[in-house]
Amino acid sequence: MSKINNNGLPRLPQPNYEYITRTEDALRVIEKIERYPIIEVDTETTGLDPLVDRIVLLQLGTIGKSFVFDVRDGNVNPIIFKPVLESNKHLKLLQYALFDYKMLKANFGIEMVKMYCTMLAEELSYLGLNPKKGLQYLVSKYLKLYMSKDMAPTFKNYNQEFQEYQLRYAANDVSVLRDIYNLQLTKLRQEGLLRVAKLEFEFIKPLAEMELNGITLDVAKWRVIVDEMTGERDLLHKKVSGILNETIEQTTLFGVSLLNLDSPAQLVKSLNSLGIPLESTDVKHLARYKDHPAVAALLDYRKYEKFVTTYGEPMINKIHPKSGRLHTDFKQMVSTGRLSSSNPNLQNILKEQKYRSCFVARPGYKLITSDLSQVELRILAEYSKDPVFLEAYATGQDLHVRTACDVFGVTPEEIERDRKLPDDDPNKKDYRGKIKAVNFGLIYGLTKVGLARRLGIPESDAQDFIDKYFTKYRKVKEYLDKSGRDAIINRYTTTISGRKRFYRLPDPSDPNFQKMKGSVERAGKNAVIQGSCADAIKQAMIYVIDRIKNYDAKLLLTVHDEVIVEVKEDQAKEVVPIVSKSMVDGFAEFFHVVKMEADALVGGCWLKG
DNA sequence: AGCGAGCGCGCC
DNA sequence: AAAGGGCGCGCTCGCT
Repeated sequence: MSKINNNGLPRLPQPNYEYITRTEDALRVIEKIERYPIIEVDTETTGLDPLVDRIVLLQLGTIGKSFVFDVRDGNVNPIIFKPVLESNKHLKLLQYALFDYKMLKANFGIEMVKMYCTMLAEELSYLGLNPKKGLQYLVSKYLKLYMSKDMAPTFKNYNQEFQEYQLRYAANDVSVLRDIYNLQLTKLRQEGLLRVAKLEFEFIKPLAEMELNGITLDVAKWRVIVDEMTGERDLLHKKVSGILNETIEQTTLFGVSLLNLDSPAQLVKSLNSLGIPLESTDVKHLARYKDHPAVAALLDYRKYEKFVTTYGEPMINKIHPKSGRLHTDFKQMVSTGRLSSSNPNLQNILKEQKYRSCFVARPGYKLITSDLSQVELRILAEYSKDPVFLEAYATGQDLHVRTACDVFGVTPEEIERDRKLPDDDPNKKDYRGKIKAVNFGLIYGLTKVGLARRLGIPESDAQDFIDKYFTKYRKVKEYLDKSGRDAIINRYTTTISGRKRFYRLPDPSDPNFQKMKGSVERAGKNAVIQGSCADAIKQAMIYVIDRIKNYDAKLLLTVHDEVIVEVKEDQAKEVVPIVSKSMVDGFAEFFHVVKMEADALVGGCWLKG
């Protein structure tokens, strides 16, 4: 009898499975499984932390049957799965392969290869649209079956005797993967996503390595900064509240401030009554009144407060008790294809050397920091084929200097002379700053408003500047215009690897249509460049992992155009060129005209490029 | 008490 | 008239 649930879908049928607890039985099963080119894989664990939690069940599936192996101590010896899982002969299907990869690596030292992840495939097929990607959803979508989560069993207790409902649940997790795979594959092929899918599946390993490896925070050093900043923060808090409370009696009660400096709403009120006509308290607005002592102190306070609350102690609290290191969680792809990092976010660490110096190599090791040089502008050069851009990179010129010379009609020497003038010098033209704002803005979908705001000039001047720029670099303009147009026409953009990002746009009759259209055009221009950069660095990291495997070296971290590798001190010299070469090769895998350059710095800590 | 939108801000 | 791309996190504040 097939029960019907609320979704109107029949329940998943009972799985055909076998429960195996002895190594010799498992060996016989593996012999059979090995003949299949495609194997479904899953694990059940006591928790989600690969450094702490343990695998209790390993499930392998073939067509029509699931095998549930009890891999706890005293049952099946997990090492017997190493040859199959590390073999290139079989494709392994998994849902959220990253998790199982990390568990298998941390628990048993198994490094799975040739994986297909149903979750990543689903994300790739609908990138930008925030698709649902849980197994329950995929089963309902592709198998038209309802996978109940009501009775989701727990495997938290390592020493329990497993009940049938637990084993069935475990068996189901692999039994559904084949049909999902087949249907997803059709979609991936239709959308031209096979190449980027291969890239992402190969990238699972580097990503897992980074999350498992973690990075050392020099706590003593960090804490000195935190304490210093906290003290400073408190002083500034007093100072600001002092000024603001003096003028606003109502906010003071028995000398205790009732004004919350962290509340933008309260701040606006308070500052307004001081005669400062602000509607917003962000830095941009506040900066206009920085001559006022309260505003100056408030801006100062914000800096310290940001550090203390966002970085400070929270960073120390996230050090893993077992490894003593910080292990970030990466999302493998967000809308453009970039990674994101959380818990802690290690991709927004303050870039000043003082802070980065607290991220250190373990004793006896060094950190190699390598980044792709001006990767986004190089990508723009190759896509647009603008002769000046191409020539600048072919001959090793600084593109900022070259474009500044063209647009302002001055010599490189003049630009350099101007750059050295102090900011408040009335003769300073700030050629380099201005041109950088434009070059940088190109990547984000430059507008006159954005440029005017950034440079603090009237919008008409900004427009003139942009016009002048695009007269010089017609091909850049043509490329960017087309890129934006394509986003609107197709409702998607495509990166160099074939990665698509999809966009929703309302009906043209929608009152917000024009606004949304502009936003999609800008996002589209950026997504091709940003996403292609992600493609290149992911390929680079795949090379890094592969090429350093015979060294005492580990990939630790990436920040969009930068990678960090930890290497045994006496091997650093050898590994440095391997890392920078991998960066260059990752880019060259996709871009065949413009050359990449990658520097690599070595030190006891994270060095800024 | 907990959730989540909005603000503000760190990074590339 | 309004308008730069992509993230995550800590805070407030209103809602439930």
